[in-house]
Amino acid sequence: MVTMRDVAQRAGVSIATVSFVLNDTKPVTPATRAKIERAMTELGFRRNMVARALASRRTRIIAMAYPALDHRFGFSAAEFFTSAADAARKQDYHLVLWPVGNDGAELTELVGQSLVDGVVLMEVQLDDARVGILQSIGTPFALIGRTTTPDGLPHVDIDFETTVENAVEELYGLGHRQIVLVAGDLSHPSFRNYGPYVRTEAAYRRVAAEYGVQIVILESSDTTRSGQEVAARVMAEHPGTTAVLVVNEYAALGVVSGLKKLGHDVPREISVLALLMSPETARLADPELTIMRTPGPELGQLGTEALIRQLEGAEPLPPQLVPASYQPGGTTARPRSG
Amino acid sequence: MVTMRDVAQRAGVSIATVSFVLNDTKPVTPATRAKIERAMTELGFRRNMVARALASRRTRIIAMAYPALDHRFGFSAAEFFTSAADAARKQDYHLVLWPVGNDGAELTELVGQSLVDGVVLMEVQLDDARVGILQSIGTPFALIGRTTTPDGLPHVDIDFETTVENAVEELYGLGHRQIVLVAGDLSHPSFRNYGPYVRTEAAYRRVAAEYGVQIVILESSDTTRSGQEVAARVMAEHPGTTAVLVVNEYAALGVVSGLKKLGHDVPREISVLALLMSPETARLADPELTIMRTPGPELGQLGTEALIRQLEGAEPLPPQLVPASYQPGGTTARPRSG
DNA sequence: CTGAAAGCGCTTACAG
DNA sequence: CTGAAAGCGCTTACAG
Repeated sequence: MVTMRDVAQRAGVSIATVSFVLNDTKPVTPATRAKIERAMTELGFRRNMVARALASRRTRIIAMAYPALDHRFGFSAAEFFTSAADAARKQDYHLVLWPVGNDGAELTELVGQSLVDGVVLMEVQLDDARVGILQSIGTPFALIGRTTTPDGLPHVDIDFETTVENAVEELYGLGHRQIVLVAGDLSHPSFRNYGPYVRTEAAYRRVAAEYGVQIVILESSDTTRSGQEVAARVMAEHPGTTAVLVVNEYAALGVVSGLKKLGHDVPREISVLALLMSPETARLADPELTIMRTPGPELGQLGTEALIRQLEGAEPLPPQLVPASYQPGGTTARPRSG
Repeated sequence: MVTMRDVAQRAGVSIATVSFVLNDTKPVTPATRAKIERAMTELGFRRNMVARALASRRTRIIAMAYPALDHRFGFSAAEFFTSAADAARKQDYHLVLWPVGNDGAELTELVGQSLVDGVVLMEVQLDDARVGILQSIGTPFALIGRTTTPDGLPHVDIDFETTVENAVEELYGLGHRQIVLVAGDLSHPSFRNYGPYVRTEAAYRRVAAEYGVQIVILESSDTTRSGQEVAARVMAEHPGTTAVLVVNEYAALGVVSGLKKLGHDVPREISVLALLMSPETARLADPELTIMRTPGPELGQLGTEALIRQLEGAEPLPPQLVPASYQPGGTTARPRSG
């Protein structure tokens, strides 16, 4: 292994000076710099990250803590993760993925190893034990999602309010007046505190009232089967329905296939709009789903940047709420009698 | 931060002895051990992984290099990754994900940082530049997938031969005699060298010949749309077909929906069997797909273990080929005129 | 602008 | 079985 000592020797300088040009941390004469840079390329020097970490007390590694909920790690999680990894790489950081429990025990253990400079918390619960733990340990962190009272905590999240508003506006604009919400399964104990479910439902209630649309909410877990079942219930219990908003991705696929199976024409007879979905998933439906596209890439990047800014002592990024963006597909249209 | 020095002082021993009990690397009197352990818990000591890494020249971090192909990072990749992360954690290693290019340039750069002890290579191409690079650098690695001549390289992969054999046997046993293969898009430049596509096609040719089944191969890229299109072609060009084997996951979903759309009854009129699929994806089809389940979790684990064994200097794991396992669903049945 | 030296928190021969 | 000491490859005051 070629070390800084080798480089320094070859360039005829001290290792301190090598370090200065490497990190651009002190002014160095162009001539000296050139000598050192030549020595580095000639020797094929690559700086040892571990030694740097130990000396500087900064590993330049950050962790993304992903709770192993009942939730699958699918397209959406992958989007968050890969965009976060990219953002980290661009700033010369590494990202490690920590699939840890929600109670924070494993997280404490891992953070204690002093391996990472900070943590990006995914799937933050409204009341999340991990937040208090990181605060008490003093580990820098950023949230993707937010607790009930996120003020003062660096966080980014989906702007559920705006997303639902825009979704309802879109459907209302098409002429729909009976717009049902297929919400997440808030009655399931694991999800009682799940922000996206809680917030989309609340937003729907508010926006529906505002538009004078009757509030009809059915729950569905995030499976195609459950979506199919709820589709049947929608048509049986609320026959006047002309449009359905669906929170869960795979439930939305099921709602579409379920409606078709029952002989309903999507979108001519009934429109389906997915509230939080990735384009990849949208393409699995036939017709391709009209969606509010989950801003996974944006949030992964913003969350990572928020954390890195803290680590670098830069101006903190203000909390950001990013709405899902409307992406037209084939499952929405004017209602027949609109 | 509580260091080994603090522990040693409190226990009245040297830091060497603390290290010995911590790593269980030399015999220590029960009494001494007890003193040290008490001191550690009293002080809340956690060993600093970075210092350990520098001193021991082993970081206990391994990387999973995932090439950013045209491929998406979906369920399957997630399965590989999370099972690998779990396997690593169980052996007290960390796993980092490196989304790197296929040419090996970024990989070289990252490996040069001495951050990881070894690399698990995902999506290995039949002729993969990364393999030669890692060999020349001398970084330990394990392959998930394999090159054309993987002998001597530690690797694990899907047993495509057995998978296709079992799939054909299953269909043949049901009475099918006209079994079409919807292969991957080998004609696409990116995938000419893609092992799973090449190997499944070769295996189908061999097995079909063996069973006296006419060899019919159509290509499809891994999208639902492409699957739908190919379904139409199958029925138009090979009307006697009673069963379809599909290599690509999302193409398989498209084949099912495409057939239904054309008015064909799945499985009564035609059976569909997905050759490499995750159960999550299977559930998205209606009826749920009959699949050969991709052994993602097994391979992620085995690949990681193969690497860790090398790192620990243990008996190397022999290369392992794991077949996809048959998982019944609703898309296969006896042919009508069987 | 450059260098000598201490130190980051561990591991590991070596000696006893 | 235990300890004193060197060393892993860097960074960073401190001095000049």
